[in-house]
Amino acid sequence: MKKVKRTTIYDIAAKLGITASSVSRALNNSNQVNEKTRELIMKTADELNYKRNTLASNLRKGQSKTIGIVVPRINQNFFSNVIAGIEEATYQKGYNLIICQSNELHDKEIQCVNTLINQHVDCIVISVSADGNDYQHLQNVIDHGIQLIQFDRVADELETLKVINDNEQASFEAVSHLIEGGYKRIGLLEGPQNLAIFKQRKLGYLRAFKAYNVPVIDELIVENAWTKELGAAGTRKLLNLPHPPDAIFASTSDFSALGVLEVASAMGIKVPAELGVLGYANESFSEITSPSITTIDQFSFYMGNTVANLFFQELENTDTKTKPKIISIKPELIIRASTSKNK
Amino acid sequence: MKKVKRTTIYDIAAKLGITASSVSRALNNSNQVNEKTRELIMKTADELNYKRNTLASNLRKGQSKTIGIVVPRINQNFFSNVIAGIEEATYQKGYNLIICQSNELHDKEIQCVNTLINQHVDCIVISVSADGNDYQHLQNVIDHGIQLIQFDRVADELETLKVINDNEQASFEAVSHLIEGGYKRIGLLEGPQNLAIFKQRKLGYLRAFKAYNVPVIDELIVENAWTKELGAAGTRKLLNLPHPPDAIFASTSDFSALGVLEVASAMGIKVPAELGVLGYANESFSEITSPSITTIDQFSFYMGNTVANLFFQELENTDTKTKPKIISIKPELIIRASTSKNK
DNA sequence: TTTAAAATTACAATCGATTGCGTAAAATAA
DNA sequence: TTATTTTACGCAATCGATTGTAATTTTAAA
Repeated sequence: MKKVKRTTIYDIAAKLGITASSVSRALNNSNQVNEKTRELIMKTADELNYKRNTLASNLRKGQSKTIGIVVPRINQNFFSNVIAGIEEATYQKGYNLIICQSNELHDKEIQCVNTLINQHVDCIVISVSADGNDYQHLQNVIDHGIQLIQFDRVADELETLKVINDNEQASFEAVSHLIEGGYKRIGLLEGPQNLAIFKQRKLGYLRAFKAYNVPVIDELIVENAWTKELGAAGTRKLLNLPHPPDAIFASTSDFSALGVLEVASAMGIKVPAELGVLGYANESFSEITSPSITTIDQFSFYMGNTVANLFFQELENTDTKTKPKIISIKPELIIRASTSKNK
Repeated sequence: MKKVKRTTIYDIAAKLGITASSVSRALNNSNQVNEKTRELIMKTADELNYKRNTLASNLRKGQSKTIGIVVPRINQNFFSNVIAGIEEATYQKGYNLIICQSNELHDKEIQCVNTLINQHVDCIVISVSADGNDYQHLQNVIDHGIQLIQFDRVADELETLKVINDNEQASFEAVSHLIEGGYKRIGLLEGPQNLAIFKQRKLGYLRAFKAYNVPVIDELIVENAWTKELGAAGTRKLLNLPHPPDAIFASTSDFSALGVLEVASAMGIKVPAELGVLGYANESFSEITSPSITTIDQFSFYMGNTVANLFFQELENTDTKTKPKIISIKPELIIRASTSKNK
């Protein structure tokens, strides 16, 4: 690739016999420059195919108009939707997105965050990885005066802006739906309890039992079943119990619920008649499985939007000290075939 | 958010009573600095929580170690996988990704590209939007000395690096599979023909007919059926013909194929016995529909990897003029239940 | 011990855009 | 016409890191 000399404001200035400051002012719509000169500058800039060097501009201005995003996986439906939501809201305000993925690895997450600090981003939006529970790198973000917004998977102990789902309530409603539907022995496939979201979902599950005065059966709770394979394994274990469950809440994801369906099908157990199945996240496939899976929609795109708006809101907020704001989005139970016992 | 003064190399230099140049060199592992001073500098940098200002560094060096990506939609499986593939390969070399989405709109695509040029990215990776066929903005990228790599949906007329799928061959093999499976009247749901990928898929379809000496029946070809809804509509039209097809190749996507399945189911037509169905892209849901959908895998993650490697390869290539290189990835036919007529 | 060579470090310019301050020129008021 | 206010533009410093060149110190050779 050959090196190309790009036109700068000096080139424009030289061509017109004026100073770069005037060019800069014209380009920034300052009213300190004569209308005629401005037009001339604009025309010349266009002729010379001038493009502002954002690096230089940002360096001088001490801001980058860039938002950094760190997610466990870019190519996971939930996250890519959140990103799309952020993108929609920030693009029109002239912000750029730098996206990193942590691959669920704590070390890579730290690396990502550091890179973003180096880049002088104006804000870092993060959903922490499952691995690790040391948050020094996030504290560091704050110390560098960079706005930090956590979403979905958040480190509770850090006082930052947060956008979360009300997992507890969603889980409560989901399990209530199962109980009201006539299911008696409801199993739970739970996720890593070091992540608050999974802890909350379990709490919702427990609260539903209490609300309906149904005793909790500990042997129906399976730890760490957050992939399709682990979900399937957990299901096999549950269904082979002397007293197997008549419903399973795959609280980790629809993928896990898919594992439940497959095992049930392999064992000749009918869903939803003999076994109710409930997932989480409303993945696109959940409505086309047979039977379709009752699940919980997290409004991921809207969540991204909310994150972006929160950032802009705080930007205008000139208070010396911003108090940590937490926005909770209420997920929605999507009732489908997999939990319709009585049909 | 309070303004924070970040430590610079000058702060480190001042504290140690040396010059910023030495600090810079130490930080960049230059061998022009004494081992003891280096250690001292490193220690102090750490103590002061120093983070390099990438903006300043890049401005000075005239490169940004950043790659810009423009895709129609971030939250589409294929694209987010390609991005993940690019990310994997570039991250370890210290590159950052700036991601934009064009939303399939030509104007927004132009805006995105211009933003990336402003950002002085080292490379722009793009899959063009369906809308529009003017590529001045891409020519502009080249004129600015920025490496341009097109993937999947490419503007043929522009001589750039390209990473594409061999759509024609994949399509040929897919249709051959149908013919060999005993299907006689194979319908085609085609995409917008201004995109080369869809044109190629149609060519593959036609070539298969020629290869097996089967006459092409024009009325079985439906234009512009590239969403689930349009696919369903096209299917309805096809199945209501006096002589309906006994197989449908949804060449645009699995979503379209899903539309086919639904219409067939609604009309009581059995898949695959009475109607073979073939999709494209190997979306995650395609293996869990009933019946599961025979489709074509595009190796999207690998494609992203390839794009990244191509970039690095060209980076080392010091030839004055790089010739346009085209890498074609051979997609793979994934045979599933929806095309097994004889079972 | 002297001198040449090598290793360190300092100095200063540079990347491109922005902006406070000062001044010349133009517009307005007296 | 002169005084005063606006308006428009120039000058020069600045953002933080990098790097060619010069100066200094250290090391090695004579």
